[in-house]
Amino acid sequence: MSSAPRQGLNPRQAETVERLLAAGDQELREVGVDGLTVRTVALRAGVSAATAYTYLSSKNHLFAELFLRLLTDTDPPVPTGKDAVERVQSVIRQTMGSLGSSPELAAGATLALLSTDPDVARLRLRIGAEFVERFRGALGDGADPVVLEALALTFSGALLQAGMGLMTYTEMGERLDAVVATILRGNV
Amino acid sequence: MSSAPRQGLNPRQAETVERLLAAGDQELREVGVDGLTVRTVALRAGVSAATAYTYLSSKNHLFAELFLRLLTDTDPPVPTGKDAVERVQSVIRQTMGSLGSSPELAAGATLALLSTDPDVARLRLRIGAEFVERFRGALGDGADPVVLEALALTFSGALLQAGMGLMTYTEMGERLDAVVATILRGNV
DNA sequence: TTCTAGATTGGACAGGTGTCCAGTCAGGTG
DNA sequence: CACCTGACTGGACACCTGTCCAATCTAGAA
Repeated sequence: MSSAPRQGLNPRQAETVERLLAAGDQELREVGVDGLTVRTVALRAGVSAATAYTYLSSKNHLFAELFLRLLTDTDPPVPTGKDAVERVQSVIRQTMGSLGSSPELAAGATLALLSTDPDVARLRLRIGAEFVERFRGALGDGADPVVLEALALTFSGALLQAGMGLMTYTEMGERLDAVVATILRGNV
Repeated sequence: MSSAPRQGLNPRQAETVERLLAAGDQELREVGVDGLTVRTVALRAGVSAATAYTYLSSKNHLFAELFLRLLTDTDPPVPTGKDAVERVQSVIRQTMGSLGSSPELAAGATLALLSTDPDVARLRLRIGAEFVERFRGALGDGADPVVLEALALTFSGALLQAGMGLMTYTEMGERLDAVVATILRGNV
């Protein structure tokens, strides 16, 4: 836990939020998505359940917040390779790789992000935008918006697939190599 | 409600399941995904909660079952158009169109299908296969498996997007026209 | 018609979610 | 140093999910 994207919190509140998020992260690794309850997270953070709910509107909100941090606390992926295809592939592999380092979180958050909770909806937009930016970074600024949309939809589908455990995030990243090559063929 | 894909049920049980599914469908339309509870569905079906849980392992299972029926009770889409692109586009628009006739169900089921419940996992595979078959029907039997995978991932991403209410299923269907054209370009 | 296997019931149970509120505590201000 | 505002607490609340089981129906076999 490091970056603190929360607005309008005084130092004491910020500290509480940090403790909650750190506890959530720990708890998630130890007991998994299903075993985690808001109250055990609060307990681990040394805070009452009521306090947890002042900062986290739901369990889904907790997951979404952790996921955003997982994405933004990691170094942003660097597109490498000689053409657009290789650059997009490298970005996707790097992104999948960092998600693969916290598979429980990634899987839990993927589901959580689908919640109708307004706090989650906000984060969902932020996260979606982050992915699109990564693809734009790989394709360059003149990127065809339709290509970006195709990549974004494909990627979200892939996230789900991986989240359901049929294959690891890393494996999915490799599998997407062929898919990306196909999508970009004729659209460089 | 009509088709009865359940195995090994005697007529009495089949009747009970039918009533439950019909009640679930109704309830979903009236109170929405969040308002629906297994017990109100059971009540509406004139059956006890215990009985409902005998046939439906969870609320997610109910949604998944209803979604499969929504897909398979409708006439299968007929690919029309002079080339592969148009044929795939037409299949997607028809599919999105029939989902659009029950948006609450489609949205609820899209989420439900992500559950780890084994009964849901079975239905998820069936449903995923159904979509792939539809694309294969549009592309012809020699279809490149990678293209099929790209379409499937994109389509599942699109279902989620539509399920989250940013646009209707019909609008998403139209929007996918451009995406499909882009994906297939160079891959006819 | 009587029997009986199997479907159904009601109601309790353990556990989770998210909400609420009166009361307590702590740190910066005057 | 006493004060007061805002963060935090604890515990109750309503409601949901899924599970369980002894008791009760019910339709077809004998």
